[in-house]
Amino acid sequence: MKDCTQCIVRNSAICAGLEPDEVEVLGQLGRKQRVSKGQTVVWEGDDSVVVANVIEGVLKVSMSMSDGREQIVGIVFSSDFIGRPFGQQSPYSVTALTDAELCIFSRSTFDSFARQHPELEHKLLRRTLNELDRAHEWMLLLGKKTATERIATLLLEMSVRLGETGCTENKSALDAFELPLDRQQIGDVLGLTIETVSRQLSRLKADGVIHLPDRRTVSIRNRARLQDLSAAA
Amino acid sequence: MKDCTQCIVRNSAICAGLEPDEVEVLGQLGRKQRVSKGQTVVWEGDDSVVVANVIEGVLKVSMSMSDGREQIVGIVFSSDFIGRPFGQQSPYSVTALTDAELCIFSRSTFDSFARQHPELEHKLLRRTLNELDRAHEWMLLLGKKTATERIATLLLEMSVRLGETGCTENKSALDAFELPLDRQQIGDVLGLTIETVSRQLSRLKADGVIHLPDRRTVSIRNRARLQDLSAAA
DNA sequence: TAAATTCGTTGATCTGAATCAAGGAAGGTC
DNA sequence: GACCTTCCTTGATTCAGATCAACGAATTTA
Repeated sequence: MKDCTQCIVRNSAICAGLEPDEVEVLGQLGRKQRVSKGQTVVWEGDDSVVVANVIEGVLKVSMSMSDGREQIVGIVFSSDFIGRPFGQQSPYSVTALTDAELCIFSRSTFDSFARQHPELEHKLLRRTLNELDRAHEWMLLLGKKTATERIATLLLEMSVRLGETGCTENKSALDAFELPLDRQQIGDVLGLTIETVSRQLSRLKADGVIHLPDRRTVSIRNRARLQDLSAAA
Repeated sequence: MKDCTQCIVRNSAICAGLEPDEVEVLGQLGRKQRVSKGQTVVWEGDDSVVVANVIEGVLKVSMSMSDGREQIVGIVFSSDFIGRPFGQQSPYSVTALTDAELCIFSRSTFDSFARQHPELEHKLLRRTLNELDRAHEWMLLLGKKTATERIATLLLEMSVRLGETGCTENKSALDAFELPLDRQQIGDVLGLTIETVSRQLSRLKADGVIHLPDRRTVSIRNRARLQDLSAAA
């Protein structure tokens, strides 16, 4: 790695909180890598050989069945961590949804560095606990919510998470944003088909809750209504 | 706590791996508590005041919506850890499915002890990563599997996890076991209704895949067939 | 042992989302 | 600009599982 002190995710990725000399060492272990949209970084079932920080871009974490059915189990953004530390195999695939830039580490190298740096493990623990909370929320969505509630929940979640991304100031929910997912992928996140996703979006648009200037961009017109429709706790 | 060295989960709970003197200190911070079937230990949305090790028994971790829809997001067994460390609120409820015995800690006390004991945080991290893997598996189930596949998957999972519980020797999948869940709870784990659960179980029984001597006990007659039906990767 | 209550099964019907089917719009290529 | 290809939308139909309804079996109470 050239210079971690210039890294744009320096203050929000797991390396934040390490001492300067520790960052220096960790930086030596990693390397920056660009991946392009559609490229798969980690394959489900393969030996877990790498972990990484997302510097920029959006990636999906997915699991699939032998007959091709696929479930997206996570979406990762700038400054998120990807890969399965302390495990022999990766239980999921990680694929770039946009062009992205990663800071990659060999898994075993990262594991031993982490074991020697409790502060890093602590950061990783907090992050993992948060991810688990999100996974639980999503289980509630997948197990119990209607199609409308699912779509509304996703739009609100994307508006928040895309808002958190980027510069450290100005972290608030966005009213207009570009979806990093196509319709099929939205379906794969929500446990719905592409047709149902399309119909639900069309209805929200017809009802004036959202605006869809083009395929990928969403503009929230009535956030309160969307919140009601999402059946949020 | 009286004496951690006699604890039956001593070697499998997160306290395993701590030095004897550390266990001693941690033991002073916790207290044993019996809870009876049906009792809720942690309430969703409440301040996260306690965490605990499960000494004995089975508990459910669940999230619910304002209109009462409930999703069980986890089932915890002997030697598992419950509660949300490093968080102000508990995102879920924890309720005993059987009479149980817990080793309870104040969350803030546990948090600070953990921060001073990297080995403990490491154990907790590994555990959380495993739970996250399981949550992801379950998202695939909830998002993409059919009712038959869900039931088959649950039965196999219970046969494995109940087999892991208890004495350290003899950890293998059980062919016969007592379900700690009633039909409604099975539905709440699988995102199905009680009627669908009942019909699916009846069909598996009629097909000779399982035997149901009484409401709560399941005996697997044809594990290979059940595995096929579960559509396991 | 009867009465009450809880829990589970089974049948009939309904419905939300899946599937099947056809176009249409946007973007890319020559 | 015409041609592809990919992605999205909309309509018609089907179907898996939900809902509604009734009953049966087990457990608890008196």
